[in-house]
Amino acid sequence: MGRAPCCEKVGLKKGRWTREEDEILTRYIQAHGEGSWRSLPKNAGLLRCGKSCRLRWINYLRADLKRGNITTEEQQLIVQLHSSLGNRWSVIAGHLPGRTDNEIKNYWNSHLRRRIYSFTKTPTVKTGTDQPPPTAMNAAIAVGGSSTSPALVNMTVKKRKGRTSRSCMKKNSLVSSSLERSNKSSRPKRDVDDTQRNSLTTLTPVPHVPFIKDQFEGTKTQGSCADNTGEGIKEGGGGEMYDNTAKLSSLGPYQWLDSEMMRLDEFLMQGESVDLDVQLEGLEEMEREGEVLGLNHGTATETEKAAVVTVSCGESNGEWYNYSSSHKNNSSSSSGNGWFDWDWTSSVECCNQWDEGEKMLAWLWGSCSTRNDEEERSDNHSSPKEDPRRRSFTV
DNA sequence: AACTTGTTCAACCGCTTCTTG
DNA sequence: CCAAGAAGCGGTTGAACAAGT
Repeated sequence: MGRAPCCEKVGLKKGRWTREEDEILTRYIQAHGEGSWRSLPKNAGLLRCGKSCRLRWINYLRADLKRGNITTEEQQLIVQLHSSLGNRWSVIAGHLPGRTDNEIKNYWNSHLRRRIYSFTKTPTVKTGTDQPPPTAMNAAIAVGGSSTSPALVNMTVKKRKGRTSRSCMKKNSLVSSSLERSNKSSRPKRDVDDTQRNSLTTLTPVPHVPFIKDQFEGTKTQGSCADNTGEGIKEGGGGEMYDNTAKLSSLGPYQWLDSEMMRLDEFLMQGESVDLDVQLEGLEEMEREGEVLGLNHGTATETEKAAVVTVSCGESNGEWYNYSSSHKNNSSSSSGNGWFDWDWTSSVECCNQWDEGEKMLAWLWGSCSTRNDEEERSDNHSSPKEDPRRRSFTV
């Protein structure tokens, strides 16, 4: 038997909220505070479902919501976080003050997903023989992230024929858009900013920051979590010590997430068994010491800490595995977690830098490895079934 | 001017997770 | 520990609208 509906649905209003409803809800919450959504409509005198009230408040009426377009910085952050976290919109929203999960989700679906997809699919992508094919990581570059690849700079994504994307249009303020909806005849036409329009179809040059992959060139030592104290690593795969303080210190907090993933990936590619419990302990210790995401970038928020622990070390629910496997599994989206929707087959077909698509796939499987020369790509030429990571992370 | 097509995003729905008794 | 209810989350929908024909 299914669950009872969250509230009595008979007679409840659905659809767009009116200005009057907004005012009633706002007044009520200002007087009584958030929460008790189930009883709120009745108490406030609204013919709405509690869930609807909650959504309206959280996504639209809250005073701390940021109005206006998503900035370039926010855009980059969204892509970067999405590459690490997948479709965890609420977690991603937690990193963007004033933005809601719904807003970010919509923005991703209507702006970024297609754009990044175009980036991976476009046959105009010309990379050198030593340039990696598109990955979730470097796809972030497509929206202005960092790259060592000059080939990516100024590369254009083909603009579809037809009308201008409405994404370029200025977003009305929350209240005014409500008013306009209730008074359509007075709705002003939204003008299009040419600069913004261009920015959607052209990859703009970005400051040179070493691609994250390069940060760990040559660091094949065993170990666990990064040590920011200069004392080295004392635990992990083989217990061997090394100090990567300088490298980590040069990274931003979100890059750090990726770099840690890569290093774990690297161990696994070498056939090392990584004990997730040990990794987790290491990170927790770092957290206690204020080192996690502290790295000259201020104090980590609770959300950030949670993201590090979840993404980097994983838990018994296989989150870590999902991350590393996202490069190869998500075209089928079997996990339902909504990882990047790459079409690997097409990507292989359109990529002309390697003779065999299989090699490319092998590279993708090991895309986080620090070994990037042709010889070592050949080492990764194993079929997916032979990927050593699977031995450690069978979910 | 009317119609068609493509895009956006607020809101809904159903499922999962959390909280409470 | 368990069950029920509340809250939260992510996928999906469809109205509204802009731009092309």
